[in-house]
Amino acid sequence: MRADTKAKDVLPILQNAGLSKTPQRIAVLNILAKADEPINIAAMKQALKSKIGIDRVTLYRTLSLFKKHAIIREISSVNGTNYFELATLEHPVHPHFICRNCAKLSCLEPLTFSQASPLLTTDKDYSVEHIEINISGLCAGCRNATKLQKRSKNNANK
Amino acid sequence: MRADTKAKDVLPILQNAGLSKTPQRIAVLNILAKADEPINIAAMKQALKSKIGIDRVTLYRTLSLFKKHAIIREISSVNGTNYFELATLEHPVHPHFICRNCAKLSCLEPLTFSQASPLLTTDKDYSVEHIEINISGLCAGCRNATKLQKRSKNNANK
DNA sequence: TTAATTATTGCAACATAGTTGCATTTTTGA
DNA sequence: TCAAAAATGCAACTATGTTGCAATAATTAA
Repeated sequence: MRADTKAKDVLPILQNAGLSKTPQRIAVLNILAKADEPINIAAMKQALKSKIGIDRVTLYRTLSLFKKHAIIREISSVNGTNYFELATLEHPVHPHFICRNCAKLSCLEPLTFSQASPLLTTDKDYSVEHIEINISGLCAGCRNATKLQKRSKNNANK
Repeated sequence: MRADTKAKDVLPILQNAGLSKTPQRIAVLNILAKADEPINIAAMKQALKSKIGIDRVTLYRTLSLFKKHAIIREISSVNGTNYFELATLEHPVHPHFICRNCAKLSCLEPLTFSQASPLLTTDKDYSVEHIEINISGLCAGCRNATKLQKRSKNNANK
């Protein structure tokens, strides 16, 4: 239900950006709108497969177009696969957590800086356009799995 | 001068980590020690070319080994090419600025949070191991170049 | 110092990610 | 509805990163 409600709202996004409304773009936007967390290209391809036939190239071009129009944000990760999320007013820039074990990416609460950071002010050396905060470590699931593994290994050595 | 001084100190790094001291590893460490800013693999290859013959594969394996032993840190960037920097006590974790035009990456001053952020404390959902802050926009050089371009374009249209 | 063991390197081949040019198809707006 | 403009899909290509394995180099213990 929630997904469908979200899905209805993607046409105005293209409208407002002055982009033509092709089935491929609508499908990509729907996937992003339904996703609860940022998703990578592999996951997007998988999700699209059941909905519409779309070429790899078109997907890349679509994402790069959306990014240019600030419709989506790209989140970088050290493992090379980048993630994408819808950039809406209700979903402002926020930090992300990425698990080094399962590579799952989750959104964290937006940070409010207690005082204007010198990094955030435009100084003579840099004009700041975007700030990305990526926190990595182990998610709850993987931390528990690791614990269990260690325990059973210790038992085996007895 | 400064570069050579730095270069002398790389052997203990391998020593302390219990890694064998091969010419390839020493060369890679020297490049990283001499670099004033984090460098990407392409730049590293270029710098190594005049020093030593090293296979692509060895370079990748060396970097991944160094990372595992916390000798270096990897900085992710949206354009896909990641950057590397030496992880020493004198060079603690800090934010980076990356120019969207020339892709040059520079180190910023370490951040001191005015109050313990809830993100930094280990909670039940995530165990935090590393925090990466990447700020992007235009560096001074590219901002000025863009201004000049616009100006000359305006003049051409008159 | 030497010889055996262990670890590392380089090569070839492969896998994945992303890009470009161009012909075909679709969307748009009159 | 139709012409012009834009987007898609295909093929081919480049860049990036990985794996298995034989050859080589570093380490360790005699």
